[in-house]
Amino acid sequence: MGEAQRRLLGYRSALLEPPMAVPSVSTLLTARLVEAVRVAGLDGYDIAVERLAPTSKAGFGDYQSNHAMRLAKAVGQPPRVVAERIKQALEADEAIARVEVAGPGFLNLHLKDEWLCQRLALQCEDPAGGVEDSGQGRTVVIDYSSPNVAKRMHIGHMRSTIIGNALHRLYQASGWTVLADNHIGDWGTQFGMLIVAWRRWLDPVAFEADPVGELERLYVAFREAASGDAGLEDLARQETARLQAGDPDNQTLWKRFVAISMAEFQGVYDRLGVQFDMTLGESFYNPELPGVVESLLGSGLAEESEGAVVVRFAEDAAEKSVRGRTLVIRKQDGAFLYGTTDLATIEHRLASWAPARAVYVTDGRQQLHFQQVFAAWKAWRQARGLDPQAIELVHTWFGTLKLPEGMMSTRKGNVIRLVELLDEAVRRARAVVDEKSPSLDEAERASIAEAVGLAAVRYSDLSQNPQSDVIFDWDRMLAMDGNTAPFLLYSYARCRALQRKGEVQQPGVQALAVSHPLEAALVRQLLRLPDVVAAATEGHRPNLLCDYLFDTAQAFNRFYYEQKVLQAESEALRASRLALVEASARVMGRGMELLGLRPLGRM
RNA sequence: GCAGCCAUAGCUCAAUUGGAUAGAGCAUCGGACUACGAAUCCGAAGGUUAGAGGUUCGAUUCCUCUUGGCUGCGCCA
Repeated sequence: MGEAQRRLLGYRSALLEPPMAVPSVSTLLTARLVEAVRVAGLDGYDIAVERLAPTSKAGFGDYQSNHAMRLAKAVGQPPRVVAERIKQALEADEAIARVEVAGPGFLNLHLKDEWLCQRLALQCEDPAGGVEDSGQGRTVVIDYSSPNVAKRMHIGHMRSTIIGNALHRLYQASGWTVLADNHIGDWGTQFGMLIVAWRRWLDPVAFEADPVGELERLYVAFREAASGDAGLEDLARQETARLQAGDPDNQTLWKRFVAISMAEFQGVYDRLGVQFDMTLGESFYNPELPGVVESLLGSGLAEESEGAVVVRFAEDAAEKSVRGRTLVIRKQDGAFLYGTTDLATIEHRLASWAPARAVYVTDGRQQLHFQQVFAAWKAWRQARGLDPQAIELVHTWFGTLKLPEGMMSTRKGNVIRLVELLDEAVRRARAVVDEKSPSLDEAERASIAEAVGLAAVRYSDLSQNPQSDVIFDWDRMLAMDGNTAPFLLYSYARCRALQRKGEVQQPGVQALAVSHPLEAALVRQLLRLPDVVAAATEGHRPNLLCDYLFDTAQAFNRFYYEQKVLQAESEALRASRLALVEASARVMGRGMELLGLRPLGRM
């Protein structure tokens, strides 16, 4: 079966099966294109039917197809002739006002306003907001945030937390069963150091005031002391070994460190609206690690080398970046590494939940590591006679966040704490709220500032391509003008303000109609939400949704500026424009929620 | 040395993954409020998409090379 037919069947079944209550405009039009190609007698060629997309320019109609140009060579006819044949078969459609063949063979579809308004009403009344549930029946594990115990979260943890959480929300919206796992760093040699430092240098008063801050200070103090005293390192190793052997005193201390740290993390998560389904840190997998190494040794994939156990990748390995490299899974001293843990983690996830996919949201510097782990795991599965494709492993990495002076380092102490960043954001938002909305009472202004400030931080991170590096800059991170979260929030609040002022009891979208080009543009823009969410989810790119929401807010503001809503020229116009306001609010509100921004009725 | 990522307006970034005349924000300049919220809107100016080849109807996007930058590469995570 060719790709075209596969896709064709996919679209057809998608239209017939009940779970997808409201197909998007592009889904409907693509299905109609497939049908038109068939009617025109042009099917049967093994050419993928590309999804119809909005045109790049308003003058080219509403949606365009480039299919004729792809088909031309296979058919052996000029693209414009092919386009004409498809056009004939397409024009009878109830949704389509007219079709134009343009340029080398573009099919430009002009759609009927009435039909689009009907689609928008259906989209808005759909509980899912018209977002197609393409993940229905599938489970995805999303591994994100993953801070280290005994350290306060700094801005280096921000991207994984914010991007990971946006992906979490996007996957849920697309119908996936999502299991969010916070794979915290709660195990390893640093605990021996901390235990030594705790017993020697703990400042109980400082600990009382800021527990995790004191743990951090102890860690730094240890590093400093150890640089002039090799004996300390040995001591730390002994304590780590004791901890791992189950020594009760060390276990108690370790558990305390973990609990204290989790409480601190939770404060940040609560503010950011981040929730995990589970927090299975490195320590959780500890009992499995000897078995992992034994199994890899037994299957011949791992070997001993210089006292350690390593997996070597062949020079002709399928994954180019892994060729000739080695992954150490047990150190000379018998300790395991995080690669070992990652292998055990995949096994555990597969055995427990059988997810179709696992997504790791980390810094791009870990690319090689994950490629090695994934390759090793697949080889290991194969060696055991198991399906190496049982789970789709995806490392969705993001660019490094750097300070202008260079890399951040806990050891050097040049970190900006996440809490500081959030507080500063709220402070700056508060100044703007006080200036713009002095009439609101103190409590409401505080609440608005919290939402606006946090939204600004979040949006500044989400609104660019995740994979580009970021140089940290206060003013940029906390900007409140232009393409920022406050602009989106403001646009949404305007909708709600109109409804308050108009005393609209139950805002609805049934009266939707178009009476002006700006309204036509807004309706079309609002209808794109489902496709954008799908693209942002599959591409792991929340910035696509940010771009879309910014465009949507601009389209709304243009409409708002130009058209009277409450004082419309007639009752019918007032009703249709109020419906358009409600539709805008629903689309913008839903989009913001998918990014983790809390829409405000007033600001 | 090997591998990965990147180079687009003065600055920060987009470009529906190969589509039509490369778009936004900020900054600059010029306009629009006795107000359905100006945290807004309209306009101007700003480009050889690092460079050179190639693939094809069509390239910012794919391939090769060059230049320049970031990152990673056996016992940290």
